[in-house]
Amino acid sequence: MIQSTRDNKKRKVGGTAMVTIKDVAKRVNVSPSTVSRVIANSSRISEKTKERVRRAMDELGYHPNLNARSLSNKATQTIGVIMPITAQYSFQNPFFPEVIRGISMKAYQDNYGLYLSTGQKEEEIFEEVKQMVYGGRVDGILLLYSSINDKIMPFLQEKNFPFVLIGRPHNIDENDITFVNNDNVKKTKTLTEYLLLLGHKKIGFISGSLDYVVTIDNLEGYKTALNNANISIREEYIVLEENYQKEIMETGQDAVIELMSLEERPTALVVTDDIMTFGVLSMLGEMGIRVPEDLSIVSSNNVMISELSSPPMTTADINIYDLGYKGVEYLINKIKEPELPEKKLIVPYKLIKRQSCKKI
Amino acid sequence: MIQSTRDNKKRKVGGTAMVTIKDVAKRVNVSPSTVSRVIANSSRISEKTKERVRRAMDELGYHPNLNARSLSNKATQTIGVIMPITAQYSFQNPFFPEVIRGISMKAYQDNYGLYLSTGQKEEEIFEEVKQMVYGGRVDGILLLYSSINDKIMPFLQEKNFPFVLIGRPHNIDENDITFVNNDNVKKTKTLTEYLLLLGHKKIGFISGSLDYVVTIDNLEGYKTALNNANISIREEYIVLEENYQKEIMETGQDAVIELMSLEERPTALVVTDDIMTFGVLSMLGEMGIRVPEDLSIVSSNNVMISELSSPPMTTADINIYDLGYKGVEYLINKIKEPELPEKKLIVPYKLIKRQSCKKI
DNA sequence: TTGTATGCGTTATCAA
DNA sequence: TTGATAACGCATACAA
Repeated sequence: MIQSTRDNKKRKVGGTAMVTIKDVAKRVNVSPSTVSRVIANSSRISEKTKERVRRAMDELGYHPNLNARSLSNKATQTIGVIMPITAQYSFQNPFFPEVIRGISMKAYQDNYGLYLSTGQKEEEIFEEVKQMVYGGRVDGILLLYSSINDKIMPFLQEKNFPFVLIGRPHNIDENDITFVNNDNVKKTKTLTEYLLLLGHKKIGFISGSLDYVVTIDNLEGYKTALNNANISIREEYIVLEENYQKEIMETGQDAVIELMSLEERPTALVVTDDIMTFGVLSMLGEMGIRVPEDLSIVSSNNVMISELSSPPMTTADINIYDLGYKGVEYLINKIKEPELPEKKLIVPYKLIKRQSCKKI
Repeated sequence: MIQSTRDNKKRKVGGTAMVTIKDVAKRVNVSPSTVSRVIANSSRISEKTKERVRRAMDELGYHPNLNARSLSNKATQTIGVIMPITAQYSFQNPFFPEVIRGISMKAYQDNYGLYLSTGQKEEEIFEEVKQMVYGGRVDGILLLYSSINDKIMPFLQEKNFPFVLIGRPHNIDENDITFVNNDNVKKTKTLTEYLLLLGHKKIGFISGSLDYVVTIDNLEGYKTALNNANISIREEYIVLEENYQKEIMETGQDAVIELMSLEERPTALVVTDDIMTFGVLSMLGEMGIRVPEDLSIVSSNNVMISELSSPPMTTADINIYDLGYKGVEYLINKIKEPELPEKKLIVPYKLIKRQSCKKI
């Protein structure tokens, strides 16, 4: 009885008690602190004892308890990754797997673990962030999206907790936060200008919700290009999806219906996401509208399967992987040197010309 | 000097010291243990003091330190999610985002966090698993893949550490582990039989590496269907991609070249992954081979964009989301009741007929 | 170069 | 119903 009670004190895996720093210490007849120093590879421990301790650790199968270490260190060596509110849907967008690929890579290289947000609503996610911060679960936070009225960034800022945004801040001075982003304004401007150059004047714009900063930027790029070309902007040519529930490709499909019902149909489309473009293409196919013969399309992101659309789509490669990789690089820097000034990085994009556009 | 030293003892966020259980205790003039009991909502604390303590927690802004709790509890309320070796590539496959969607959902509902593996090689991932287990980082592990010669499962089994496999075990008695899977043999058998029914006799098979159990099962289903139909199996009709480095759609493309170079071309193809099928379709398009007129194709997974291929592909919906959701459900059960017998769940699939097949 | 003592923030045991 | 105390496993300031 007493026995089993005492047993519960010790952490076990598979019935055998975990070996701690003390066990190792006893075995070599040194103090626990010495063992601790050996683990930290302190320069103030003789090579000889280091050797002895290390052998004992091997023999006993010692592995550090990370919770204990975190408690003492006030550091966890893990990064919190915050997915968008619409993760349930947008996770289907290859954008996120791809950022996470970049994130994983850099995190692994620098020996950081990844802790993922799981909430589905804005409020839920905010609670998770608070838990990560107050609970000491992570050393820093990587935000994978930037939306209007976001409460997370102000919170993190006020708490002075290390974080990096993938995207552009909104309602916050750019100099006050570290972020990694594309120049989406310029990107979409270029894309639109490309269409203009091909002789198109009636150009539609299909995108997601204006709650996302990226949408705001894309729209601005589109408008700027038209303005510069002295083409007046027609509100009916701009279709923005507000419904979070809708799958992203559905958005594309519905937008096409809207645009193609117009009396004066556009001859070209700027679509801000490749998956949306897949939806656009499929709907267009159903309607018997040929791309690029009847309608030209430029897209964005250059997700892996983008080249496989029919016709293969012209799109902007935004280097999603780099966004993630650099995001954690900057975050780790911030974690290690909290006092360093905020930095920003604009990751370049590249126009990938394929076969969804035609001269008019 | 001494001051700043002392300062470092206390965990801080944003310059202000974290409030601990002790601070709350002092404020209400109770002992820390009482506060702890209030947090656990122990029935042996009077409602009155509970109320007082709770108010103090609110006023002071108390949040539990999760590392301390984990240390004391020997539990972390987090699940380790192990991605495949080929994560860098396969992460691009919408399969993984979709399982993770299911995983996130259930984890959130049951208040578990997610800790992601980041390693890129078999050995790296194995090390991560050991760290998660020995380091006490997670309470259980969810394996997202099942491969031949895998060392992780035997390890977890030996350590008697809670884990659930999404997929089917190999070299391990099915009764000895808990897993969630599709009946891939039957699935591919059905798919092949569908082709057979349409009159096809020359049926090719395109898939990934036989290192993965899922490939083994798919291949068996294919062979069984042919055998039952008394059609002899031609080795040259079976194209398996062994190269991990290759993108999955590229695999599809290359396989097409191989198959279409054959003197006697197949009239139908069984492809085991929708993204691969995208590759197949694109290459076929380049070659001027029409689907389904010249060649019929069945696929598998029914990933979100599958309906957007041209032609829309006939595929098997394997309920990826459920795989993830049920996976963590079973895992949490195992964590909570380690002594319960192992369970297995076969998630149903469903044939989604679209337009990539034709009677011959 | 090493040991002692203490603290990190909780939970749990035992006593009151 | 509550409090004192020890313990979880590790790291570090200070002493030796």
